[in-house]
Amino acid sequence: MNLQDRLVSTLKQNGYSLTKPRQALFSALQAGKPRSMRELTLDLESVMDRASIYRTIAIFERLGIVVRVQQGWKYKIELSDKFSPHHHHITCLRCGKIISFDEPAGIEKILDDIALQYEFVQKNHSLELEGYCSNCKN
Amino acid sequence: MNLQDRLVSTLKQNGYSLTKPRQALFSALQAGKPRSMRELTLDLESVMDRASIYRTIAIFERLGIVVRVQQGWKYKIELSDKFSPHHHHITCLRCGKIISFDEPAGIEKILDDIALQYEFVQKNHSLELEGYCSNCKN
DNA sequence: TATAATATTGCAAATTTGTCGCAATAATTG
DNA sequence: CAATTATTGCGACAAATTTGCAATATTATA
Repeated sequence: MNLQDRLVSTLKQNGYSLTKPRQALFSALQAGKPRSMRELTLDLESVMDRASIYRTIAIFERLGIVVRVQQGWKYKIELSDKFSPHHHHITCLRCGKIISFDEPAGIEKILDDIALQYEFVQKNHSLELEGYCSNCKN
Repeated sequence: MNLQDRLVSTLKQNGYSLTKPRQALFSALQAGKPRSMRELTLDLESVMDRASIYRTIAIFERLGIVVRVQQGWKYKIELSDKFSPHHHHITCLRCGKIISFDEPAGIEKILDDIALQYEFVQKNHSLELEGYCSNCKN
């Protein structure tokens, strides 16, 4: 099942329909990079209202379609693991460059153990690194 | 050196002094749990101005005294590793309960490898789990 | 496919969150 | 203690986010 279909079915299952604005927002996120609210509103202001962007993101987040990732002061929005390959970020504190990397080997077992220890049913996790990239490390 | 002294010396070294408001904010964070801006302003509004809370947090953050952690929708403020034991969180998606846990064994090596791979000088990292706690998992 | 019922959106207004300038107060220096 | 510098409160401002409601689009039903 492709992304589009998965989107539709996720919405449908929860009583929502895929409208043009929702489609537009989803598309805007498909580029893959985390986007700030400001970027999203600028990109989409000709297509949909600011308020609708917020409302749609709230829905998408509740349905697990998108997630917020905190990066320093601001947060950004990106597609969740269900709609893009699971990954994490390493962010440069100086220039802001963001690199995505795959789930490191060995992490899963560690997290499973933690969830078990605290009797949690683990749903998702985030791992964010910060530091200075090769250009900025001096 | 106790926390108090470490706070004073961190401030001093950077040309700041420990004032009553700064003390109050620091104390408010000592409870250990991450606090939202809203919680902090409510707690401290009789003691210090809203603007000063923001200014003080900006300073504390710049000096590495506090960090922001993203938890679901909002971010929260808590003391950094330098002023409280390094730890991570597992948060219940339903009731909001937050449990802190220590750095899991094996993580450090994994992160070092990643930083090395992308030629980053690693400064800090965050690991957040979400799921359903024992009370809410049903 | 037309109609009724429901969901979604845009728009404007309200609220909340975060920032700024500046005069008053507190802390530090000599 | 006086002078200098740092910090705060206050009010105004700006940006971000939320809300109510009427207009529009979508879905369900006949």
